[in-house]
Formats: sequence, C-alpha cells, structure tokens
Amino acid sequence: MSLSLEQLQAFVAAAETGSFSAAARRLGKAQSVVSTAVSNLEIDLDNALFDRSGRYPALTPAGERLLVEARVILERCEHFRGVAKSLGEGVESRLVLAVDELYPEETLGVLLEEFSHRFPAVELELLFPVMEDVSRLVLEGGADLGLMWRQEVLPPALAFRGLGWVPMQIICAPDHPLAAQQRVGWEELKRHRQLMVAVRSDSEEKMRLRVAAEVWWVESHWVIVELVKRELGWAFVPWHVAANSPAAAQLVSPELDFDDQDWPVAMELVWHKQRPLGKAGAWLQERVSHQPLPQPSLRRRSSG
Amino acid sequence: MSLSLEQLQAFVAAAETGSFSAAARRLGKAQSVVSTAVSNLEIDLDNALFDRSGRYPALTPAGERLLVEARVILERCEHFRGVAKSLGEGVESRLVLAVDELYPEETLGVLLEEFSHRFPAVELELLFPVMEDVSRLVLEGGADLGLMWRQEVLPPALAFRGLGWVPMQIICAPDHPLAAQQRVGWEELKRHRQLMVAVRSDSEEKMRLRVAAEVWWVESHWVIVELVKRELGWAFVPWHVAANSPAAAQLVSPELDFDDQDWPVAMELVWHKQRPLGKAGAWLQERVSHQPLPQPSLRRRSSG
DNA sequence: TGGGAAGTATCTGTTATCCAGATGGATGTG
DNA sequence: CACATCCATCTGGATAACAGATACTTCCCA
Repeated sequence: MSLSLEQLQAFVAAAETGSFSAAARRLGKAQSVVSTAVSNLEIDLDNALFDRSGRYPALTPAGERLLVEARVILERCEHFRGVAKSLGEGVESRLVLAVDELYPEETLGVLLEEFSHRFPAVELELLFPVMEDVSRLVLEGGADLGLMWRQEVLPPALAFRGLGWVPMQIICAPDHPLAAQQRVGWEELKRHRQLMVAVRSDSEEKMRLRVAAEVWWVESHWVIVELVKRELGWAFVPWHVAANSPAAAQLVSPELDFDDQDWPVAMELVWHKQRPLGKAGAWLQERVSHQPLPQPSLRRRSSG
Repeated sequence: MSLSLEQLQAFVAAAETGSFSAAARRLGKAQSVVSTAVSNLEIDLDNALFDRSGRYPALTPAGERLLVEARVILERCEHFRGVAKSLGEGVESRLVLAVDELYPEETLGVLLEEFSHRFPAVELELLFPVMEDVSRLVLEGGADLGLMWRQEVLPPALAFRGLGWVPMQIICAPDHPLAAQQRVGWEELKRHRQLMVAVRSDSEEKMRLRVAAEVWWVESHWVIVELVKRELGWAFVPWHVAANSPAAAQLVSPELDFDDQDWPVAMELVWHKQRPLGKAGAWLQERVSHQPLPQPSLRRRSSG
C-alpha cells in the first residue's frame, strides 16, 4: 500500500478538527474511513501520527512535523487544479510585462498584487529594460505588454492606450548653484550639467527633456538621485522617485521662472495588434488603464 | 473521480519516457493502466495533456505547464516519505545551532552543506547571538549545540569538545599611528583605542584580549573592520575576517614586538549533558570536531 | 459514582475500483 | 507489404474502499 491523497486529506482534516469523527463529517465520509485511512498512513510511514490514549486523538511530535508537509502537498494539488482550470479557460500560462522605470513601482506593486490573486497560475515575467525601448520589446515579441513613455510615433503594429501623467520634478543638491537662486531661468539650467536616463534608441520623445548643454547619461533614476545628491548635476526625475528616495530629504527642488508646471510625462500601455492576449493579459490591460498614477498631494516646490 | 498520485506518476512517467508503454514498463504496470490513468487525469482536469495524433503521444502546451506542477507534487511526496523515514529512525525534526561569530562562516558553510544533504528533513535553526553567550543559550535550552570560544569555567551541565584554533590578527588603518611604527610595543597598543566585540555576559575569557585603556564595544567583527578602516581604532579580529573582508586590502597588520604569535583563540563545541542529541545532532557533533579550521597559508605580517 | 454523549477501532457484506491481459486499429519501418 | 510497436478499449477477476453496525473507552455532568 502506498501514500494516497485521501490519506493525507484524512490526516490533515483529523489534525485540524481534532477528531476523526469530525474529520469524517467535514469530508462527507464515514468515521471508519477516516480512522482506517489514518491508521494505514501510520503503517505506511511507520510513524505514529496521533496519540490515541485520550478521548480525542492528539498529534505526536512526528505528526506535528508531518502535518506541515502534508498540508504543502495538498496545497500543491489545489494549485495544480487551479492551473488546469486556468488553462482550460484560456488563461495564458506566461505573461511578459516590460515596464519603463518611469512607471511608479508602488503603483505597479498594487496592480501585481491583485493580479497574483486573480491569476495565481500565471507565470509572470517583469522586464525593466534599462538601455532599450519598451516598445521595441513588445514589437519584437520579447514582451506581451509594455508600460512606457508616450511616443509620438509608434510603430503601426502596436496598439496603445493612455494611462495618465507622471509628474516630473527638477532636483539638485542643497549646495548646488541652482539651489542658491530664488527662481531658476532656462539659461541658468542650460549652464549646469544635466543627468538624464540613458536611452539607446533614438527616441525623440525622450529628448524633449534635454535642456542643458552638458549631459551625463545614467541607467537608472535611482542612481541619478544619488549622483544629484553628490552635486554632480541636476536632473528631472519622476515625482515619486524624488519623494520616495532615501536621499529625498537631502535634495531641493528649485523653482523655475519660465514654467510653473511639473513637466508631466504621459505614460501609455502598448501591445502588439497581431498577438492576442490571453485572459490574464486582457485583464491586466484593462486594469492598468483604470489605475490612477500617484500625484503630489500638494503643489510644493521644495522637497527638502 | 478525483486527482490521484498514481495518475500523476503515470503522467510524469509518460511525459518523460515519451510513450505510455514505456511509462508502464518503468512503473511496472500494464500499458492499459497508464493509458487509462492519463485519460482519467485529462477528463478530471478538463485539459488535453497529450496530443495523440502521432505514433507517440506529444505533450500539449497545457501538458507542458502541468508537468512541472505534477513533478513538484511528486517531489513533495518523496520529501514527505523522507521526513517520515528520518523521524522513524530517531532523527530529530529540528536542531538549533548557536554559533559564535568568531567561527569561520566558510567552514560553517561546508559543514551545513553536507548536513543538508544528509538530513534533508531536519529543520535547522542557526543562531548568531551577538550580545549573548553561546554557552548560556545551550545551557538554558535555547540551542542544542554551540560553537564558541573556549571558556575556562564551563557550567558543569555542559559537555564540550575542542575544535582547534582560530588565529587572531591585529589590524589598523594604514594612516593609524600604529601603522607608522616598525614594531609595536605593548605600551603603544594600550595608548590607542581598541575595538572589541561586545559581550553582555561577564565572560572573563573574552577579556583576555583586552589590552588598551580605552575600548569601544561593537556587536560584530565585520562592523569592527569598517570602523578600523575609518581609523577609529585598532582591533584583534579572526584571521578569516581580515582576509575575507572587502575592506581587507585597505588595512594593515602591524608587527608586535612582544609576541610573535597570532594570539590564537581556541574554539569548542558545547552541548548539554542531559539533553541527548538526535541522530542529526550527533552526526554534526562528530563532523564538526573533525573539520579543520582554516589557517593562514603563510605567516604574513601585513595584509595590505 | 454512575449514566450518557461522543469518540475510536474493528468487523462485515456490498459495491466500486483497479488491474492485467486480450483485441483491434493506427503508425512507422525495413 | 509484413512486422514491430504503439494506443484505446473491453473484460473478468482480484482488490480495495466504503457505509453501517458493534463493542469499547473517555470525558462530562448530574
């Protein structure tokens, strides 16, 4: 006789209800079934799982240890059935999502938490292409969905949907020359080194934020914040990066005299027109576009 | 009809051998058993696992995905039996090991790797008590085995076995006054701040290494190395800490004129006389005492 | 202290299931 | 075109699982 799932179910139910009879009631079987199932399991494992000296069976130390293992097996079986159910319903088994670093990771976290509950069977792959365009990844099949900057010219094979605006913010170190001024002019900005996120593709849209004559290209906004802190230049960074960075308290955001806006950048969701999404992808597509992007609660001009 | 382990076994065997007949041969059953088992599984899951159009059954995409899940379940079952077997043989389900930071973690890694292969069912808890004595943990039942400094006076309830010597080394920053001298004298050492590992208990043995008048107490050797690097004092640290620290290249080890030794510290293994160890603990006890501690390959006086 | 309620182990007859072998159709090979 | 091998299905017999009944124990409470 060999291990069977019925035995494990009986074992777990008995351990959880504290009685073989109650376990039988829960499982909708006769008491004798649970009793013999547990007994057979004990014989099979050559281990006493319950101490039957009292009125109610009590878990032995071995039973205690094996209970957690049994639960794991039953959980995996449930998962197995869940995956099968998903597959039967047209849910893809794998979804690749490419995300521009500009997209607030907290918002992404909210979305993916919900996603994981709704589609536990889907293997998700998250890409954060640093030197590559999200749109190219989606275009070439490396990703199913992309979260990215709005591009003026999108390849015709791609479909898109707007997601809202990510407010940008100018930051520099407290001792930076820009910080000393009351209001910073355009020409003043030009004069100091600007730190920008590196792009490999010749995206003209991303060049919109290029202001200064001298530019350093950095792979990550988070690294840019570090460099700004060290007075290596000024930068436009998404508001959420400036707000959530551990270095935020050590940075200032000078006022601009030529523009009162936060230089928002539009985000959009892109996918390939000829590669239909499964249920999970379709759900995410819909869900993302209804998720508001975080905005500054107050219009503040200094983050120090 | 419900999921059964036999079905999963048949499924996995068929997927691995590429044929129902071969799977049946591997499982020692009739071909019809495998065939019907897989068919029933497919009905149960409402998913086609194999494409039977050809001579040999070929996994469908769904089958591909479900195969990995099925394998996980069967592996967990094997593990389940392994745990049961261990428990039946008197292997404890849990072992708590308290280790003084002085014990080389690389050596510990070697031991635990072997341990995990030999006793996969044992839950291991590793304690690195920073401000507390290992011996007290073992004495009071918080740990089953302890790896620690040799103590001159050990509580009578504890048994011990020597493990060899951990060579100690004096380190300071390159710009520290001690580094400028040819040979450092005892009185010279006394004059500068010493960094020592903090001890809460009044262990006299650990005070043996106290030299200087002014002492700072730090919770970890690794932090001490950082502080030494910043010229906050000098310290005795285990040789392996100085050698493996990322900061090692930036430190020097001045020569002492009053002693030519590395001030080695004896390590020992302790356990409670009245708390018998299970098989895993007994194995580890034996194994640790035969594991040599790493020694400097050459007698070198400067680590810069 | 002595029912009574609820629990467990075990026995029993019936039922359902599982299994090996046989058979027929399909597929690829020499 | 024969032959080996594969798969699905059928079938009778062995086997295991099941519900119910029974006897025994434990615990609670009157």
